[in-house]
Amino acid sequence: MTGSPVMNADRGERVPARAGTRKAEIVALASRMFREHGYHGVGMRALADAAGMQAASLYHHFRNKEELLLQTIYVVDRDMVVEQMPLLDGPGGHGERMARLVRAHVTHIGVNRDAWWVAGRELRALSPDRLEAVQGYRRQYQHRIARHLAEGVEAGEFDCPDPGLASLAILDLINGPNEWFDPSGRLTIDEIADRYADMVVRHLTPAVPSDGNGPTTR
Amino acid sequence: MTGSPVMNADRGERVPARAGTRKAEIVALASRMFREHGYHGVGMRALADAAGMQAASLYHHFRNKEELLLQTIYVVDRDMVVEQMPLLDGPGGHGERMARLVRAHVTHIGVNRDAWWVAGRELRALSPDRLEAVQGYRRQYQHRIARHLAEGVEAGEFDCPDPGLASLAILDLINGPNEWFDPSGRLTIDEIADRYADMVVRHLTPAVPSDGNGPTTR
DNA sequence: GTCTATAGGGGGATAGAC
DNA sequence: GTCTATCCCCCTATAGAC
Repeated sequence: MTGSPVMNADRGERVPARAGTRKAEIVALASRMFREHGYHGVGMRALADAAGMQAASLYHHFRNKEELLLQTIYVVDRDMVVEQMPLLDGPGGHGERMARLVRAHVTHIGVNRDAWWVAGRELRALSPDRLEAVQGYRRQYQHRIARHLAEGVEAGEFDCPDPGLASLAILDLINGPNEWFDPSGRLTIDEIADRYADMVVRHLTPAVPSDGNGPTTR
Repeated sequence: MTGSPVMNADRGERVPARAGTRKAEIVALASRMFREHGYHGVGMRALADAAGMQAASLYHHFRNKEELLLQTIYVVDRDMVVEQMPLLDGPGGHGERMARLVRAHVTHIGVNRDAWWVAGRELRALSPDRLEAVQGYRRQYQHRIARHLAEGVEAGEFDCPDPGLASLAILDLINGPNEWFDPSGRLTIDEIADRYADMVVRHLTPAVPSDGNGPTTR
């Protein structure tokens, strides 16, 4: 890990562009085009055209093309760690907190579709140290979930034989809508979020939660 | 749907290269390089270099670059429909058959890692009609799973309130190892396959399978 | 902050010899 | 079935005027 995500502010690389600025507009545009054609499928000229400027002008706002990619991916990974992850520290039982995280995670996919799509497919185009930083965020998120599962088992609220694998399985599940969610489909993203949260909690809850002896400590 | 996958044999586009041929070698090589650098990140010259030939020589074997991508993706989608899907028609209960499909699916990811990675990320580079054909296979696979779930509910073996959504959730789950499976990791692909199969069946099995009245018909 | 102009290289694909 | 040679286009990025 190379440090806080807010470092290197003067280099303009790890700090997200503030909403409403020209820079943020261009990042949103790039996200959409990267989503549609792939990072390598979008040239700086095409990007500049869509932004109504010349390719050279983009280099006033961004050091190079990769920084546009990083800004896109950052939208996803920053929120994952600074907004979703802390939900596991909130009030309520382990199931309740898990459900809150799942709902927030799935909803985030629905309202940041371009960025998620890109973050899921174009990591490979990042330079090695940037790639490592992003993967660090993801590991952090996954390990936090695994810890939550283990603690839920300890508290007698979860039945989960392998929290490490289960954390991967849960991430597989809740990242899924990134692949197929369609705003014009049968279910809204909120409905999907609710049902996935129920699925996860249901799966983690012991088959016979109350056998007359209350939660066991096994 | 445009027809049987074995059509267009004379155009050499939908039929997989037979194993052991020079063509198959090149496809495997392309899969690996597409995985490492992305479809747009690999040039015909780089590909030819790796194959020990000149770029122009590739055009003797393949009509164009996209055909190499199609051949790669075909490895995944053909097997999904012609090998995994029929497992749901085999002998045994609905849970047993579902477990068989999950194991085969996850195992397939483990032994065709390059092709899976590419099939998961580079669909967008296909021309519209090829894209539609591939997506048709996937819909077919998903719908077959949804039908299996509905039939399992009818048979009283599954508890599954929304087979359509559940089929997506199951696919999200069993496609997951494509993102993170590491042959040098803690678990082999067979172990992951077994545990994911257990997870799916456990999730589909009613919480109280035997309440003294046998399976209900609700 | 945006422009014109351009450097320097790589892209996919084809023609035609052998 | 593989080669050399080549076409024409697009790529990222920079220099320097305004």
